[in-house]
Amino acid sequence: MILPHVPVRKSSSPSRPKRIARATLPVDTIELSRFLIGKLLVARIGGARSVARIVEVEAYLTGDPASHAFRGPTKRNKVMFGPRGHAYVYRIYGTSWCLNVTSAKPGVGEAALVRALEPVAGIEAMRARRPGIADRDLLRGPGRLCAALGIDGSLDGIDLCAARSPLALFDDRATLPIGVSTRIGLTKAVERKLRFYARGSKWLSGRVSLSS
DNA sequence: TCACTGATCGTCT
DNA sequence: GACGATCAGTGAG
Repeated sequence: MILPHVPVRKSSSPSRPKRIARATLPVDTIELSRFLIGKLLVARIGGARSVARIVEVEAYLTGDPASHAFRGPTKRNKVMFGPRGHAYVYRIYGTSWCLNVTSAKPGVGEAALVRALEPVAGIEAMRARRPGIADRDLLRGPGRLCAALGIDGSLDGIDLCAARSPLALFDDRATLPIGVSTRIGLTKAVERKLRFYARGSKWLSGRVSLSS
């Protein structure tokens, strides 16, 4: 089946997707959030391999009252204070899991929340995990994408840059036009424009008007 | 497409 | 005991 997707501009010398080395990840959380747009997330979970392109990310910074790290390290958020390039996975509202990519220097609690993905490969496994859900809704929303890829709390703290990691970041040198907006679902710091998304993508979460 | 609401449970105060 | 970086279902426009 052919899936609709955003026009992707490849570089003049396209290459095989390459694992992203930690050294190439921006330390700054806003820079990292922009960097992640267009990158590939490869999940090898439960015997299934799924690949999806990151199209929507939110930044959570130091001194940000909306961030889990605002009040300092706790048992739940300790991964946010570790080295960058790791997965911070937590449960929200008792029903959903959310995936973050940690950023900044060790000791600084910052991260980028992955809010939406575009399916690239292994969509059959995603459909199997979310029977009855329309393809467009499989990866639209932080809780939905975790459910479709099989991400749960057992992956909290794993290294997204390590070889043989069940969840890893890859770069196929695609570049997407990036839009900026306010974040979604918050009750604090709602005015800060820290949501970054692939302009024109059909796979974004939130209201359509937010991404126009 | 948007607004509203209930479900659900781990975390933190 | 209150709250929450969500989701699914429903109804209105």
